[in-house]
Amino acid sequence: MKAENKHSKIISAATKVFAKKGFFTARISDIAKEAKVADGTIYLYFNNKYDILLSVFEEEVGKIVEKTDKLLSSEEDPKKMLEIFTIQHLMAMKKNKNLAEVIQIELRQTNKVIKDYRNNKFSEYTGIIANIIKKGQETGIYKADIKADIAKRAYFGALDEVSRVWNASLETHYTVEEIADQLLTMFLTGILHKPAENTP
Amino acid sequence: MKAENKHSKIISAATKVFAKKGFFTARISDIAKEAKVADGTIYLYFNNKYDILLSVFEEEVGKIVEKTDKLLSSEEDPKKMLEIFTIQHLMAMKKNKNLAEVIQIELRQTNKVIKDYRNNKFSEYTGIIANIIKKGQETGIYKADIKADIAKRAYFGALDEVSRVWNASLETHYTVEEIADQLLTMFLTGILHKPAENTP
Amino acid sequence: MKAENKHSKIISAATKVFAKKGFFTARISDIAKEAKVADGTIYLYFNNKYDILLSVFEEEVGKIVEKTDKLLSSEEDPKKMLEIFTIQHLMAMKKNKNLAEVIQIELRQTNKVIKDYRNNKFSEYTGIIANIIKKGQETGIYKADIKADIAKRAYFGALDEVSRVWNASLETHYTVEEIADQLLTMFLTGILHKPAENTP
Amino acid sequence: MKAENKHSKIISAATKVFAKKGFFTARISDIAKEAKVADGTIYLYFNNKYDILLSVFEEEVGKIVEKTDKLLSSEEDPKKMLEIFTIQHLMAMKKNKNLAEVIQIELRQTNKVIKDYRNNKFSEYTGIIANIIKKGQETGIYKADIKADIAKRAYFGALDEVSRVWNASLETHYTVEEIADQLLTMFLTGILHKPAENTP
DNA sequence: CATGAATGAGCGTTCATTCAT
DNA sequence: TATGAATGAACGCTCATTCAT
Repeated sequence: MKAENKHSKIISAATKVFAKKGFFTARISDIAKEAKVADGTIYLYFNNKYDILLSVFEEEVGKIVEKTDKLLSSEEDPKKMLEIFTIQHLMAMKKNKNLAEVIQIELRQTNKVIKDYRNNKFSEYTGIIANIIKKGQETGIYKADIKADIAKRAYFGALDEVSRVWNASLETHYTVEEIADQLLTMFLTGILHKPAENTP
Repeated sequence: MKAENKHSKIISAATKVFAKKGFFTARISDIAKEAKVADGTIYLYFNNKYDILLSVFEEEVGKIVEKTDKLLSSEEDPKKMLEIFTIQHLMAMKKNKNLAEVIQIELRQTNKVIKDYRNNKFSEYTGIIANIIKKGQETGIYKADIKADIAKRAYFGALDEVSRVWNASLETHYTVEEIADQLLTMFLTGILHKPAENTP
Repeated sequence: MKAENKHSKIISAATKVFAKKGFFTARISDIAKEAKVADGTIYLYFNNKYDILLSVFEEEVGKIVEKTDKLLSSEEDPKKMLEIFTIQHLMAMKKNKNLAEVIQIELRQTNKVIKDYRNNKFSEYTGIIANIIKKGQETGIYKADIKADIAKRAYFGALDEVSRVWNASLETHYTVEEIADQLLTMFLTGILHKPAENTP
Repeated sequence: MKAENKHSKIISAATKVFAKKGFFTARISDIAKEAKVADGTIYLYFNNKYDILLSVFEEEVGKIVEKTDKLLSSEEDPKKMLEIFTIQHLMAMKKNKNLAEVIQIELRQTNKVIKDYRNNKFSEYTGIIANIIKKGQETGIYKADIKADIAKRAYFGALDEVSRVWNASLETHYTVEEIADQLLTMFLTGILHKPAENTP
């Protein structure tokens, strides 16, 4: 994780600072201090404060997208794929808690500044969920009447909110595997005890 | 929606402004202008900017909690209860899109300031989900191995993220009923086509 | 000291508040609360905040001037007159410590607003000292080469600065009589042990 | 008087502005404009507005204390020492009229904020007078029954009040030497024509 | 006369950004 | 490239003053 060049040093410093203080409360000087560069140096690599946030977001989410894509490339079973996605997401968020925070911030708070999110890494990321679902519907193992675009949001929202606890004051006592198991159980088979009997 | 007294006039103005611009970008003068009062008047009713946000959050979520509790009081079936909760939530968010935004902001961004969220309206609200699940587990219709505290977060996250679309640039073309149906299907019976056969 | 009418109730409240917090730090609402009237009521009796200060100053100093004049009217000996003035001043300041403060404030801080002090109560007051000195010079008991206008300032300054201690954090342990004795000794005979030998 | 670095440029600008308008009426932007720096620059050198006042006070009084100490170090005669102190004080106040004002303000108005004045430059300064008096009492030329702590206040008060005239609207027509002579005459030998005969 | 809710001008302070070195 | 001192626009908040009741 040790950054060799200034750009990535600033990115990881910003990730840390944004996560800790939030985008608006974070000061450029905080990031500079964390990255051990001068305030002015930051402006040699980024246009402005918001550009840093966007870069953090795109680059870090980009890495996750890349890694997730790679992990999924060798898997064909949509059920297994969702499992891989889930575990990979939770582990990434647990490993880089700061990033989990930045995603929260970027997604909710600052999308008021940049409105168009169609062509970004985040869309790519949730798109992976949608693709898994569609694939499952094509192979017939997922219900055909599930709307992939709603389901991708619902599942990402569930994952994201569950991840939020790691950064809250009270630490969760569940392991990644336990949480993944719970989420997959709910999402795949539902919480009903005998689901088959409920939709006669 | 027309507020008769200054306090509620400011609350609804703030809800609107916070939703539109976000907490940090919103200026007190924006809220004052929206509420058609002088800047100083706001400080006759609230201690500071953050107090306004907190009040918006607590009061509005409080109303929803109250309404939800009332709606659920006459229902005993945990499945129906979840349905009521879902529809009520989505309708509330659709009706007051600004509030949906403020919840997002408050929950993700500003909880860095106020850490302790155990005794607030939001906890009450997600607690309702947990209670529904526990009740269902007691009556045997919900799976006993589902952890209510994970499930409440997961389901709230799903609802919340799905609601977010109403305020994003691209409008959703689904009705409340369609979305509720999708979410309930997923959460109750899962997305697997024949879920019972998948856990032999 | 109990004020029967609003005007004097406000005056004494203002004296108290100005003394405690200083003119600029004092709020109109502080004075109103102390006087047990509404904020707006103050403006029925005074034009503005500064007018209150000026009124406090003029009225209270006026009272002292009046009292001092009366006390001095039955005395012809310039030495005794200075003694009377000294004791009277110290007693007034000790009795109404708030007023001592207000004089300090008014004299040093706010004379930047109202420049002309020739026709005010304070001039009258220090004028009394000048008159005592002149009278003493006419009767030959005070040195003829003392400039009355310098001496009046010097003596008032000495009195005033010595009075300041009553309001400072550390309380003085001297009585009015002790201090008066010290000041009169210094001012009348000097601090030199054998003063006569020093001006041969 | 031209300051080479920002810190001292701001100090002298602040001294000027505080003297002219008073601490509370002075705006940071006034000081900045006077010092020909941006408003924000001031906060690179001082914590807040009050810190500027305190710095002005401590630094400038510190200089005077230092200079006075030096001047007195080569003198043994308590009478000459008081003369040196007096002339030095009056000249310093005449030279830097602004400082005289700031001392007035700091001493009377703002000591409501900082209560403890025991360990500051001002105490050091009046302490010099006390020491001169004590020395004179030891050598027997000053009256033994004079209380040094009262006398130091009285004499400082006299000096200070006399200095105030230079900044008032009406200019004094006395020279430093004349005023010093008057004060020393009064304080050393008293105003009584034949003081020895008055205390038989 | 009395009230106190409402007003809005004013200011201390912060901090993203710039630029001379 | 890198620095960090300097900038100045921006804003939350205060409080003297007003005025409808």
